[in-house]
Amino acid sequence: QAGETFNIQSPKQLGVILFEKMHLPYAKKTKTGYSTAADVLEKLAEEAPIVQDILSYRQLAKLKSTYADGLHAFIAKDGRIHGTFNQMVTATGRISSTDPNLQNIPVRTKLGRELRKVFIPRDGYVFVDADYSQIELRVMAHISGDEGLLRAFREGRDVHRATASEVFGVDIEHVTSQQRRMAKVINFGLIYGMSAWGLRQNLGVEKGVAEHYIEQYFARYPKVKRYMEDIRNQARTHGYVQTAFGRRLWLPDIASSRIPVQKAAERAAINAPMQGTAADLIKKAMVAVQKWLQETGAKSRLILQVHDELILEVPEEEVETVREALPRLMSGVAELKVPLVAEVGVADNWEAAH
DNA sequence: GCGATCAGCGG
DNA sequence: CCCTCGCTGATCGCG
Repeated sequence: QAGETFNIQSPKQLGVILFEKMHLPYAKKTKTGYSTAADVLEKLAEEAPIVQDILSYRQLAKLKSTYADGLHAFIAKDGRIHGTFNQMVTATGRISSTDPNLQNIPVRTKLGRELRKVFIPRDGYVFVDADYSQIELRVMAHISGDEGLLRAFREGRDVHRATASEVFGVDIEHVTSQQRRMAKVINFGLIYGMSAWGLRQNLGVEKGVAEHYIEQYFARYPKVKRYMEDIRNQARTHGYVQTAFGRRLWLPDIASSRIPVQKAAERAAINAPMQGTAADLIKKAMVAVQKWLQETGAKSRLILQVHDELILEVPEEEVETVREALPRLMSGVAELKVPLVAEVGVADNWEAAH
C-alpha cells in the first residue's frame, strides 16, 4: 500500500512514508521527527487504509514480542516465572517489577487478556485473587475529608457515575456511558497527578473544556480542591509530604526556579500521599496475609502483587478459608473514614480469577 | 555492545 | 511547560 518496501517497526521510516510520500496531515511532532503514536494514527485511519493495518500490526507485535516471546524466555526449569520485585525504585512507595515486569500484563483488550490465561496454578491448586476497589479514590476521600466523596463511598455508590452526575449536572440515573467514561478519566487524572493539559489530551476535547470540567469538579468536591492547595503549601513549607501513615516523600524541586520542574514537584506532592497511602495499605495487607498463612499453617502462598491486587496460589482444600480471609484481611488493615472494599475471585487461571 | 528515542502495557 | 511513572522491545547512531 505504501508503494515501496520499508520497516514498519521503524517510526522514523514510517513517518517518511505517511507524511512525506503519502502527504497525510501530521498532527504532532516529536523531538526528532513526526509522531506516529497510536492517538495520532487513529485520527488518520479514515484517510488511508494502511494506517489501520499499521495499528493492528503494532498491537500484535507488542503482544508477541513483549509478552508471548518475552515471557516465554523467563520460564524457569520448574515451569514457573520468578520475577524480581524492587522496593526502592518508585517515588511514591509502590513496588516495581522487572525480569519480567509482572505488573503490566495486558488486561484491557480481549486479545491481550488471552495472555493471562497462560498463568496457571500447580496441580491441585487454584488462584484466589483479590483487588481493592477504587483504593486511591477512597484514600483521597479520607485525606481530603470531602463530604460528597465520603458519602458516595459510604453509600456504596459507583463513584465514576457519581462524579459524572456532579460534573455534568445530571441525575445519577441519567448519566450516559459517555459521561461515566469521561468522569473516570477525570478521576484517574486526579489520582495520577495529571495536568489540565494532560487531561485534555486524554479526553480529546476542545481547549477550555478540560479546564471547565476540572472547575466543575472542584466546585462539587470543594475539600478536594482545599486538600490540593494545602498539600502544595505543606510541601513548600516543609520540603516533604507524607502518607496517612507518616511515610515521607522529600521534594527538593518544590523550590526550583525552573517553573516546569517546580510544577512537576507540585503534581508529585498532590499525588504521592494518595498513591503512597494506597501502597502502604497493600503492604500492610501483604504482611497480614503472610502472618495469617504462617499462624494457620496454610499451604497457600502469596505469589504476586499488582499495586491494588494480591494473588495467592491455594490448594483446593483451603479455597473456602482463603476466599473468606483474604478480602477480610485486606479490608481490615486500617480504619479509614470510608470502608476499604476488596473484591475476590477464584479460578484456575489469572484471567478468570481477576 | 551501549545509550537515546519512540512506542505501548498496567495501575 | 512537550506535562504520570516504571517497565520492556525495536530501531538507530555511535564506538
